[in-house]
Amino acid sequence: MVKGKIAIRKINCSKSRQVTFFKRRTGLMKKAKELSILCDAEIGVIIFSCTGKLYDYASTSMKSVIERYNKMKQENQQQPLIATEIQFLQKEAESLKQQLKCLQECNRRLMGKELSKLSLEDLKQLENILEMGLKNIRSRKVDDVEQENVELRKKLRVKSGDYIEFKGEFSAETSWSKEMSQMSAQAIPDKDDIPERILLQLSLQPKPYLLDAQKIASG
Amino acid sequence: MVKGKIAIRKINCSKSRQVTFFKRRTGLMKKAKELSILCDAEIGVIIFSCTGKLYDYASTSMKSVIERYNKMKQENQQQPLIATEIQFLQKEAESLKQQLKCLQECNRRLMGKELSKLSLEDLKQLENILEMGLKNIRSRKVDDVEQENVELRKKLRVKSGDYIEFKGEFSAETSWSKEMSQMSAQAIPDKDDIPERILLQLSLQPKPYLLDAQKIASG
DNA sequence: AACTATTTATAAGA
DNA sequence: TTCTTATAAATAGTT
Repeated sequence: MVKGKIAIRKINCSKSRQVTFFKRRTGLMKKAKELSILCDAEIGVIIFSCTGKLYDYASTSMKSVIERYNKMKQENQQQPLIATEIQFLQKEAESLKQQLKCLQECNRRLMGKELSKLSLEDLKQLENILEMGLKNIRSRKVDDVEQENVELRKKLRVKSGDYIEFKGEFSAETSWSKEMSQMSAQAIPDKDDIPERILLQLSLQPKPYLLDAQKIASG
Repeated sequence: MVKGKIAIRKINCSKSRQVTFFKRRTGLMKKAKELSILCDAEIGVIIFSCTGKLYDYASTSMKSVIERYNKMKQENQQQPLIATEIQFLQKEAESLKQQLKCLQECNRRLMGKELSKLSLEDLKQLENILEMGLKNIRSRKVDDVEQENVELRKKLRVKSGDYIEFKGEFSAETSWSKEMSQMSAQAIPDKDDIPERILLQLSLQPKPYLLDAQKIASG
């Protein structure tokens, strides 16, 4: 064979394979770079030598190139997609954020805010929902008070038919209602530095309420 | 400049950029293939043209190349606890799900459901919130009706002082309130086949309401 | 898409 | 790896 030309097949001599690898790898990277500049293309080149060493070039960043590649491949496959774990999770997060946004909107409307886009019919529906809800809540409140009365009567050893009147004021401060408003108003966060605290406060420890039953019982 | 030599900078002429892109892309792919064969290397090349079209070559498969690349990059980062993209996204999704759960809980409570964990004080707060909300909604309803009256008076060429009485029933069917209930009740989904539809219906096109103003005007 | 004058890449040797 | 040199290969500008 004439000097300067070789057949394209694996070079057996390890030494010259190594030399050729260096020369051609360098050349390939150079060509890639030139092409990206000349033609304004986004290019990524990944090379693993036969010994496993990694060499790479990316005109932008490899992350960007690979993400763009995966995205495009996904689009071309109209099918259910061989989504990578990352793509799947990204879509999931996107979806969850949208759902959050919806729920926040619902929530604000349930609290009588952000009504401007609602038609009169919608307002009427909303009013009905709230009225029904209020009914439930009031009924629960009455149940609670009655149950409390039962407990108190027990403590006071009062016969069950007797009537006791309440005059106390309930404490107006609950962290729950405040948090709820914030929850509905806040922007959907990109980072995950929020929820546990709020979840805790929303999940509501049972608090002592009304009067202190012990005190009543003891005096 | 002598024929055959160009400066490595973006080719302005779109036509020659396109031609050069074709030639050099072909050349680059050929070089990549030759290198992989000669030196037994695993190679992947990804090229996006400036028009966004994808061209790629992989000596094995792009999936294999990218996976090997990611694996190696991960190993090289000695910091084992720097969250990978996947871990980050998993945490994000987890967080968003928790937030969704919270909001759903809020939502159900605002609709007078799932009250069992609430104390009497909480119930009172909730009642206040709903009453305030109802006030807003009713006030908006009145505004809407008054605005409608103004519009209708214009159509009828009635003097602005005159009074017109409404007797029509509003349609009781709105998809919005139904969807809202479903939204709050449904389990948090793992897949992403839900939100766009619901978002759309929650985002509410303004609907014609009350009576048809045209009809009134024309007869 | 094909041609051709040149530049560029690179195989072999050092 | 790096340099040198002969040669092959790539390609810019043109047809």
